[in-house]
Amino acid sequence: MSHHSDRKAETHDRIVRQAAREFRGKGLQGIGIADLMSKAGLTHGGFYAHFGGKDALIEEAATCAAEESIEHLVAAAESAGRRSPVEAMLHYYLHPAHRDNPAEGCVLASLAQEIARQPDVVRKAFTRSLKAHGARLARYMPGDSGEEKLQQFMFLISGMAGALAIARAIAEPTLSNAWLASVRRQYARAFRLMAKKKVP
Amino acid sequence: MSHHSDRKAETHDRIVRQAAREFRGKGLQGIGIADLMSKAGLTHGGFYAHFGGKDALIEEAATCAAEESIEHLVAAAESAGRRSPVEAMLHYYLHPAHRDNPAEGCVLASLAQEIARQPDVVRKAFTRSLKAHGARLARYMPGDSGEEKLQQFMFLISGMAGALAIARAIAEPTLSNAWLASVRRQYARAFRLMAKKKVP
DNA sequence: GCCGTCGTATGATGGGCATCATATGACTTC
DNA sequence: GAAGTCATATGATGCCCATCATACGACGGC
Repeated sequence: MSHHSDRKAETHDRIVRQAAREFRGKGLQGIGIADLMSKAGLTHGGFYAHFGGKDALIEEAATCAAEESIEHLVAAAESAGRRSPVEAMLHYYLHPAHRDNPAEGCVLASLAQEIARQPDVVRKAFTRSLKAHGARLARYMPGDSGEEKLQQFMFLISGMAGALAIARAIAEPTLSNAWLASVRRQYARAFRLMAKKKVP
Repeated sequence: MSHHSDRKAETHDRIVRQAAREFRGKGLQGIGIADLMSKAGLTHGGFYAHFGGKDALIEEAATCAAEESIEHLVAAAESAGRRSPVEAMLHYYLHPAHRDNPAEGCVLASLAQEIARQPDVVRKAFTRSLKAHGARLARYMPGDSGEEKLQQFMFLISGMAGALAIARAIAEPTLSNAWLASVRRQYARAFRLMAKKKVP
């Protein structure tokens, strides 16, 4: 019994992890159950032994993808060196390498718009992740109060996610790179000003 | 002959306009040719007399949607009153009314992520629109040089689009509203600081 | 070492979608 | 007012996908 459960749980996890990759790379509607299962080394039939349907998988995959996304940002902030944590996050996030690898990148930049059109279960799961991880990342913001830090986090993540999504849609590499660099530069400037001139 | 052409052109336009709405509301993959045509008061068969395929429609619809999006922003900036144009844009864009009406809202906030996964024709058309309209909106930014204004525009539109997409994905109305309000507040503050302290 | 249980595979079903060939019907032209 | 042309409609085809019923096969308990 114990071996059986372990095996199932491992497979379940492998499917979710793979789905978190594929969905970010190709969109929620861009990949089907059969392809997903085969990418996980299985066939399509066993899927419904693990999940009630595609929605249920999306729910789990979104949560998993959100966790991965946050880990990258935390890692960047923690290894900031002499840069500020915010600048380190900007450097990681608004980088061509991140733009060119959506499958392993931030879920907000690749799936937020599609998640907005999903059933409530999915959006609820997304909301939970966002709240949990937001609190964790707000700690690196320069604001005085917790409330201000949280607002600054929303401000920062919104712009980074938006800029990355737009940079991915732009067909000219030069302009796409310039977009990333410009937004990064303006955010760095804004946060420098905010840190200096504390709330009036 | 002339009447025929007029009729066809009008119908073509009606389809594109309707598509621009539906795509923003339901996603590029969220609505099919048949539904689209029936929403335009036609049946599915005649579609291929107007467009080479769905991609061709997406290309035209994206351009059309981008134009509509820009008009709203320009209108907001022009009727700013005693607010700054940037604050007026923030007020229009990061508003629950805009969040709750994606079909008539900004294309960046509803389709950028899906456009990023489209064939090159679509992304090229998107890029053209973005360049043209960006130049037009940059005029309202507070920067000293044209280059700085353009950077500030990228900074602003990225964050507004990202915030709106995230707010739409959040399942809790309270948090969603707070997200919009927070980002708006932080942008307003950032632009105030930027306008005061000109480039160092 | 046999049996039952549980995880996975095979195969089938039904629906939705893009696409296209052909029919219809109106408007223009002579 | 007849004939032809052009826009749209009807209907069909084939593909892909989510879902599910059933079959297989391995591993643990006895």
